[in-house]
Amino acid sequence: MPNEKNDTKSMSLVEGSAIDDISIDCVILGFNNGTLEVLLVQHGEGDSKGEWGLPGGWIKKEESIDNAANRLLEELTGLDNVFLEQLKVFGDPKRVSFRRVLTIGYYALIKREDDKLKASLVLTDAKWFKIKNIPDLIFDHNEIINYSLKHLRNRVRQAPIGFNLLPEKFTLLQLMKLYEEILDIEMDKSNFRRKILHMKLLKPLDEKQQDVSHRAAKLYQFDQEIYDLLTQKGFNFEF
Amino acid sequence: MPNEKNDTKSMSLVEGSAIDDISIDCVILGFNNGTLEVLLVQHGEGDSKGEWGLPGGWIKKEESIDNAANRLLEELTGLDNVFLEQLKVFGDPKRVSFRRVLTIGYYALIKREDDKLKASLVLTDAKWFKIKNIPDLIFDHNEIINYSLKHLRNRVRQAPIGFNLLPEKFTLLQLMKLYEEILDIEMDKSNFRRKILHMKLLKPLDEKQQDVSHRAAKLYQFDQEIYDLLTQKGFNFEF
DNA sequence: AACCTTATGGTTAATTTGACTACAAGTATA
DNA sequence: TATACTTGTAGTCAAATTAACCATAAGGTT
Repeated sequence: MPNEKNDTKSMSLVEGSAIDDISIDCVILGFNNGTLEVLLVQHGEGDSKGEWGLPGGWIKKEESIDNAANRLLEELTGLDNVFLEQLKVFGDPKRVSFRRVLTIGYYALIKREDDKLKASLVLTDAKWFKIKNIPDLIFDHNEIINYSLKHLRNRVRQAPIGFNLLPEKFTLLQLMKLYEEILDIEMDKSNFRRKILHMKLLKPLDEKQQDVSHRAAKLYQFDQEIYDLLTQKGFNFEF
Repeated sequence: MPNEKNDTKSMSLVEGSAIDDISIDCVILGFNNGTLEVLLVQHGEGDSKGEWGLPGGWIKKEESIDNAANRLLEELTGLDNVFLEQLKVFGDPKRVSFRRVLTIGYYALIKREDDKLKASLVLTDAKWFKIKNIPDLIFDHNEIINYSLKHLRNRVRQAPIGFNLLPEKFTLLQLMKLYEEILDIEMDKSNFRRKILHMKLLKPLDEKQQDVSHRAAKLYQFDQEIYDLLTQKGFNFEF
């Protein structure tokens, strides 16, 4: 809140911030078949009818913006308890024509194989697009996606959030492939394995992969409790 | 921008996002005498008159939010071309009473010894507060400051932005003390020196400290051009 | 001259990294 | 059944990096 000393006392919307409206847009990311994908929806009204864009919506009177983002995400995907973080506000005056609309960007990391998700998506016209093959979107939505990817690449090195894109139980190679895809680099199987196991962050399970046409790999699980314990002791996730 | 298919067609402010107003608040950080400080101002009107808070203001119709933040910063400090980045939006419904006001948080890193700054500040009632000694502020401004510090601690490890808090010419020990203060850790002089010099990021000058009561240290300068060249070649700043 | 304080340059062992090699455990195919 | 093929898992080794030191230099102060 500004120091109003030098300003008009109690500002109405029009005189004050000169913003017509503020929305929320969410970059929903999933990992499928070794590629990162984003969930887009078709715009329903106005000039841009039929064009693709990020799913989004409006903030209600009594809810926090984080709650609003969570609600919108659940309305579309049927999922709750999802990894969801705010990116920032996008506020170019020309991002929407005729009106001054800001949007708060969020990004979510979700598990593609969730049944609730699948059930929810058949009801809508939402569609997954490969990250490397995204069409021209409405407004500044391409910019928002690009920003979210840049942000993700930083974040994934500093905090164990990649797991949110994988099934509950995963192999080390799946995890590595995820990192390779997000960071757009190649890694060494053996060295990756050594590094991640050395962190003692993953819970090894007594299970193996099923139905693969080669030697089945051991399954691991990310355990938030283990992570919290480690960080309390001063452990710092870094990749 | 939301997909409006399931929503009211053209939303007015009240029916749409239900947000009364949106402001900008800026965490201005400086480094003085080995301690990190933040610049606060006294609130002028209303219930919270006399209480301290972050400097802030409103966005104008035709300017981008980054421009708005820069303008507000210059109005207060007289400085332009300052390191200034958006943090995120703070949007708790109860952060301001009676009205629903969001605020976009920014943080700036500035050089305390700048003459323009000094001249500007004598005209206002702004005051520097040590980071470890900040009073209760209006609204959620303590939260915004805490967030900015957490953010800074991450950012300063990944990008060479610390220099923005130091004079143009500085010694390696000054730089180390800055890192120690920001990250709240102790470092080894010798190892720090080796690491930072090894990056070949700093331009060694033919000058030394003046007026110190001990052996004068060599002065260095951060050179954006060198940095850009290095990053082009794939160099990645990490601390 | 003796004594501070900080600057600067090294040493060394421990740890981490990157590039590889080798072999194990399965499936698929001949 | 034998062989090839694919992926999993373990280990080696040299190079690079880090952490913890030590030593000396270069000024000022007493």
